[in-house]
Amino acid sequence: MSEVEGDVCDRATQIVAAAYDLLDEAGLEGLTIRAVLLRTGLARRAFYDCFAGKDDLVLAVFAHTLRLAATLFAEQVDALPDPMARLRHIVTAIVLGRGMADQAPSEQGQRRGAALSREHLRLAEARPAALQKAVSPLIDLIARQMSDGMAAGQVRAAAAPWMAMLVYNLVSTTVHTELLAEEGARPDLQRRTVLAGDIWEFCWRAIKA
Amino acid sequence: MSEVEGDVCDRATQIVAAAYDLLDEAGLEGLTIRAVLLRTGLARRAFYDCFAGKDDLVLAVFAHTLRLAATLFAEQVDALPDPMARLRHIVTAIVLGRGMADQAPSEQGQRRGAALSREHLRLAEARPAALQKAVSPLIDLIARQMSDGMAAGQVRAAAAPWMAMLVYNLVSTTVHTELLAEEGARPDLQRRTVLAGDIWEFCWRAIKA
DNA sequence: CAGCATTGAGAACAGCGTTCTCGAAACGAA
DNA sequence: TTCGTTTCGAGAACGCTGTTCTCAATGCTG
Repeated sequence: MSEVEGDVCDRATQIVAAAYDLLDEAGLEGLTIRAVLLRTGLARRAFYDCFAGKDDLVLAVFAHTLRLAATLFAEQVDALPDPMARLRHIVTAIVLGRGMADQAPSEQGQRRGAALSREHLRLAEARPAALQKAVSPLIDLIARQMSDGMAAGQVRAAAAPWMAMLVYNLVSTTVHTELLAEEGARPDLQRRTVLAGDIWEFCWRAIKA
Repeated sequence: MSEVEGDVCDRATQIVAAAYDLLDEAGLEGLTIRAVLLRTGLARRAFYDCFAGKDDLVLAVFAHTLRLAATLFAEQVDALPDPMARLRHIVTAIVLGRGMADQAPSEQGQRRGAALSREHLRLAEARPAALQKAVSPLIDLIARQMSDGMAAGQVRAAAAPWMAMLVYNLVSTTVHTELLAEEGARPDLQRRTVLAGDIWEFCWRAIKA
């Protein structure tokens, strides 16, 4: 253990970071074990010492991304007055690609988000428990606002986690279907803004008291 | 051309049928070119004469399934009195797995539906136009009910195709996420029924006038 | 019948995720 | 120090995928 940097085994972190970048640069097709190893300089074996397989890696990226987004959103909505405004902010932010580590709604973040959305259903089938755990930070945040909204009489009484999942699924899949369907490469902020507005109106009507 | 059955080139149909069955039996993982060829007895080359690649095949299955479902739903809703009841019927039927060629909400149909949902985002990225065309029968049917509903004052004024897509995306992804997350193998009709009810309530509130 | 386009059977290729082998390096004990 | 053991990096290998290519058999046309 004479490495100049690195603790016990932050190779997992290192690998996740590489996967993160690869996803940004080339989407799901660009995320291969070999590419990750090439980028990190690690050996094949090191990877399988840290992760049980590719699914584990994708799950880790999933968890990392959503934990980050949830943390960011949680801070941002603190300033907002009521639960409904907070929900609105979260939904809008997801559509606009906020919540990514790097400031703007980058094309990269969009690619990663799309890739993760694409993996969502597969992982739901292959590793339901792990996926649920990975997504929970954001879902829980949304559910919490739902509950608060119910207490405040803004949101209709219903199962908060259930509605949170509905909203998250709707937003996640719709935004990526819509944005990727347009061959226009770069963000197009205006289009995204009306998209965010429309999606939010749909959700708002669905959940309001 | 001395085949006992078969017209000019219904091999495409034959291949799609085989793919259809494979999807039912083993999900996306079971759908491989080799398996299709084995099942149909066709040669490798015959496949690539009919389809440009695997994407084309999946797209064809997509189109076939949704065209069938749309036709079925269109007949079923004819008897219903108002647009909102028709929309309700369609949404509920999708969740319950009606609209499959074979009567009941079979586990097979669920597998195929899940597989197609999983491919949705990938095809949206890789072949947006073709996917749009494949999904259009069902989306259009929903959109038509939306328009009728607007004319009748039951549905809020908005872009009907847009809301139809939102509803379809929500229903499609949610039902499969939910159903596949539960490791319980067979249908569980009761659970599906409350699922259908909840999803419909969400959609109904989102679109009602 | 001769020539030619079509097509079936399957080998071959490139890529993937995953596993295995093997030799070098690192470490602890005598 | 020296030996034995353990760890681990480098990469070959395996089985699978989608796709392309080769080649000979087949059937149609002149």
